[in-house]
Amino acid sequence: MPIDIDTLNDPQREAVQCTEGPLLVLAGAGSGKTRVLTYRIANILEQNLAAPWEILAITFTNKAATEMRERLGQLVGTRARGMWVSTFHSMCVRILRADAERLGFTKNFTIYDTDDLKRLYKDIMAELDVDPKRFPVNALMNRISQAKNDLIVPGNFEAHDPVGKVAQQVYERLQARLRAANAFDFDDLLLYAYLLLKNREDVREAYQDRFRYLMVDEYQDTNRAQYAITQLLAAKHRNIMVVGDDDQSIYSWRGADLRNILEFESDYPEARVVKLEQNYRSVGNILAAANAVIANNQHRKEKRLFTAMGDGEKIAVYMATDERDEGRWIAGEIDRRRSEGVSYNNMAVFYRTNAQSRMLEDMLLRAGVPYRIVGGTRFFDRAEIRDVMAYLTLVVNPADDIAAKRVINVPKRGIGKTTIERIDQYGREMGMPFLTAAELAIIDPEIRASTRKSVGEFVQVIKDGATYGGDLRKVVEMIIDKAGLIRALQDEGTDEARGRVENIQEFLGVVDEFVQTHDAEESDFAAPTVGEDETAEPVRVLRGDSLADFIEWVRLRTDLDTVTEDGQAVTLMTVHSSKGLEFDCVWVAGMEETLFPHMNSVGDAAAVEEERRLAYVAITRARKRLTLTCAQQRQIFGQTHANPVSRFIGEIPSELRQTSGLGSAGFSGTGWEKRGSRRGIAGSGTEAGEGRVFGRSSASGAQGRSFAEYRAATGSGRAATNAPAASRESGGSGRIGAGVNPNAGKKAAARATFAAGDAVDHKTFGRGTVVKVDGDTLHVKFAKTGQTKKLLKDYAPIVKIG
DNA sequence: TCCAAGGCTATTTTT
DNA sequence: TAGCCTTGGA
Repeated sequence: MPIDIDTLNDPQREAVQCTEGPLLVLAGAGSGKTRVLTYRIANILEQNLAAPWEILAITFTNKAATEMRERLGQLVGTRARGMWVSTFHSMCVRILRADAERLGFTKNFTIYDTDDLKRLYKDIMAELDVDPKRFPVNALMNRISQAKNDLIVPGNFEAHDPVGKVAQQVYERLQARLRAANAFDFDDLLLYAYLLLKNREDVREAYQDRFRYLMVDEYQDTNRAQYAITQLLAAKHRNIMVVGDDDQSIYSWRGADLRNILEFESDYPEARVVKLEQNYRSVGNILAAANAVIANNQHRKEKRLFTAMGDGEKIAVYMATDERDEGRWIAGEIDRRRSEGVSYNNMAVFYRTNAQSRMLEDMLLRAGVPYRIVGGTRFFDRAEIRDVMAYLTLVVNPADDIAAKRVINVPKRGIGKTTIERIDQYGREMGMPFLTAAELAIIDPEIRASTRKSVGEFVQVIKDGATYGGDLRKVVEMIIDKAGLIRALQDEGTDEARGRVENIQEFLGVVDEFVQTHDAEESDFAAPTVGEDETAEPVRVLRGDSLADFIEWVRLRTDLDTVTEDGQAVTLMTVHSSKGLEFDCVWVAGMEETLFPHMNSVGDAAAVEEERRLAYVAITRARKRLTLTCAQQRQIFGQTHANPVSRFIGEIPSELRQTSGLGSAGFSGTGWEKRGSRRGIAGSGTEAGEGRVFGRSSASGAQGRSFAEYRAATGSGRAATNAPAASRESGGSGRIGAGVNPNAGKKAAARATFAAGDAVDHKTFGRGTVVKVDGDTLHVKFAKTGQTKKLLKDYAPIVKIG
């Protein structure tokens, strides 16, 4: 089917037809960028400019890759076969699998996810006698991850601060341990792929020759390593097209460097630049709100989205009394939209932090609204699934010590800490994998005979596993059976254990899914790839009959990829996960200072800009109706906080907003939720929520009074509808919630002015010293932890002492 | 070796 | 709040 270029607008067409040379496409939200990408590839194929396997398209998520593959399939049919459409990470795995030996790894290497990695870190820290109190694992992990993303190898890692110095040691040891375990962490995949391409000329040239056309989606999210890899791959043909939107860059904390996109034109002076500014997704008001908010950022490429659609409804702002009210109200609104004919699948609730999902979930459950949650604890992160994965991984890669130590006593075999430590130490001394050391421990007279027997059984499970062949599902079932995982759970007989068994069974379903979506013979269709000569081996594709491939597939999967369309349900997810998606109706909960923008970002201009981009992403997900909610009071980690309305609400022109809640007409607060049944089951949409009353009763009692105070505090008679604007008037950091803070007494103390050097006492963190005052933000160094924290002067539970 | 209880502490985002 | 780790007892 020939592609119909006439259905594109001018800039879209320009991008599709510009096939030669570097091309930067600045694609605003909802401007049809995936369409442009797929059409462009189709166009290249149609004009016979390249064979499918000479095209490389890189995305960030598997979901995006799958989607692109599907859309390409629709456009060009089987010609999409053999094309590399993958994420950075899976592309790197492919590259590494082909030449792992040259880096001192074997083809069967495993990929450590964050959890595995953390275990390894803790191991190493214990070994090096690093105090986890003074040097938190997370801090070290972040530091080293950053170094990897910046392509800094241990030998080049320099640091002079205390954490950095420790990180230096840990980094060195970490890489040695990973190598010994024949494992890469996520960052290593990029780092080593880069090193391979950089240092091995033949490898580099092979890929450079091969990929005539290179396309990178979400270019604003590339980090240094990804950038460097792209540069290397594109160096020869220079047919590189990058698509991105600097306004949607939300991953700087993961090393994404906005400069990559901002400086594309200086990297490639001959680059063509195309801006896609027509939005096909959202109605006018939503777009206007998005434009208004993002305009507050200093560091961005100027662009302005426009739409041919009508204005649509105003942005709704609901001010809840607390997070319970917020969730309940959203549930009611969802109900209302549903009765107006919007399907649950077209509705989504976003939040800044995962912790917020609990209350929302609870309220939806009670209201009988079916929902699905994206993120949070992934299916694959469940303990029992990780156990199964560890067994499977060990079968493929017996050198994986973390996996071995994880399951040597799962299910319980009576192998305790002492034995494990002994084996571990022996293995370390002899420079052999843990599993090998375990095998030798069978004859160690210092270990109890019964324990030795157990160790022997464990080793045998792995050894046997390696001999199984044939149907992948059978193989997996056999290994689980030999390991005795299900049996042990069944013996427990508890509900929880039954749930775990079900999860393992579901996992078998995942195996089936993999087998079905990955043809065992697919490689026959694949195109030639790099190699020493022209008669190269076929492209390595995941084979449905390979355990190793299955493991790799699982490791690089995220929850996002598991979002299924079956069944009707409202989607709950973090704003981060929402990128790339769109819904008719969107609710963004928790629009308060310290939550969104997040506390840790306030006081750092660049970080606030990123939060604002995050807000921009959230806003632009909505097609027809956008609702922002905030709570006057909220429990965060067991403590009640009263935070001002988010500055981002204030940045939306008031004429685009329609505020309700907190005493304005339509506010409801019956407390029904306390009586509601909790029996409703996610996805069932039945039961629960009898006697709900939404939008009926008037505000009363404490809530009503709160609002009066609220008005008084803002000093505005128009507070009900215009209140958020006040946050702007009061200098951005907003002070709206101030008057209603239940800790008013404490507030008075907090109102004191602070100067550097002041001693303070914090409710949670204890004594500390103000090191810096930055507007409303205090930088306080706490004696107990030695850490410096950023606190909002007027809201943090601190008092000046001394 | 295992388990339960209690204390402690850190609270963002995730390919 | 919850998840982690330590501790103590069986």
